[in-house]
Amino acid sequence: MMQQPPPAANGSAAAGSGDQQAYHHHQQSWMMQQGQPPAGWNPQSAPSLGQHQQYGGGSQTPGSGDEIRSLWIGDLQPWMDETYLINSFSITGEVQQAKVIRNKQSGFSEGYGFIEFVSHAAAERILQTYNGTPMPNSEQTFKLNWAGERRQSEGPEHTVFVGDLAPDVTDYMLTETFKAVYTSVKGAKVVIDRTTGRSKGYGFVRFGDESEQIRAMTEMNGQYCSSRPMRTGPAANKKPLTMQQPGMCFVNFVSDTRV
DNA sequence: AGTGAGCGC
Repeated sequence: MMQQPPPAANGSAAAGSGDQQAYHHHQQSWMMQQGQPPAGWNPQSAPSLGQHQQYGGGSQTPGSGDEIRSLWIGDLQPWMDETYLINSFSITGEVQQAKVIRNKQSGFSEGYGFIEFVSHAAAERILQTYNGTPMPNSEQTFKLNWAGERRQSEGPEHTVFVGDLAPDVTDYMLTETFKAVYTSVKGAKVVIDRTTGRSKGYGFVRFGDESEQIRAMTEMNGQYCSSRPMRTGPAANKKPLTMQQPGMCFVNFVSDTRV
C-alpha cells in the first residue's frame, strides 16, 4: 500500500530542519507583473485525470494525533499544483503533504487545497507568517486558513463594493487605502479571475462599523487607489444573515446610485 | 468588465 514517499519530498524537510526563521521576505510586491505560470509550466500536461498526487510523507506522526495540522489554502491558480505548494513551504521544513482539490470530470483545479504540516504549532506558524504575503511566481497573496473550518465568520460585516480598480490594486492596497480613513475596516478583497489570475477590476471592503460603511460609500467614491479613482457603492449581499421568506422581497435599504 | 465566495472532485 503506502510506500515510502519520494526521497526528494522528504529531503527538503531534512534540509530545512533546524533553525529557520528565514521564512520569507515580505515585500510589498505591488509592482510585480501579472501572475503568470512559471516557465516550467506545461499547459499540455495540465490536468492529470485520476491522479491525486500527494507529496511528502505522513510517516512521522508527532505527539498528539488529534490536533489540527492542516491548513486550507484558496485562490489557487490552475497551474498551482501539489509541487508548487510543497515548494512554497519547503523552506520551513515543516510541510508534510499537500493536496489540490480537482474536479473529477475535468481534472482541473477547484482553486483550493489542503496542506498538512508536522504539527499544529507548525501550521499555526505558517498561517501567521505566510497568510497575506506574496505567493511565488504570482502577484497574488497566500490565502490560508485552518482546515476544517468554514470561512472565517467574524460576525456581521458591512461591505462596500468598489469598482474601477486599477489592475495592480491588491487586497493589501485596498485594505490600507480604506484603513487610513476608517478604523473599523476589517479587510478588503479584490476579485481575481481564477483562470487568468488577473484582477477583475472590482472588489469589496468589509467594515465592522456600519456608519463607517455608509460614509465610505460616498466619501471614498472618486478617491484614488493606485492610479485610478475608485467607484464605490453598496454591495449586493449574497450571503444573507438570516433566512428570508421565499417570494418575499425585502426593501432596498440603499438607493442604487451607481451609474 | 463590474457584485466574491472557500473545506477534501
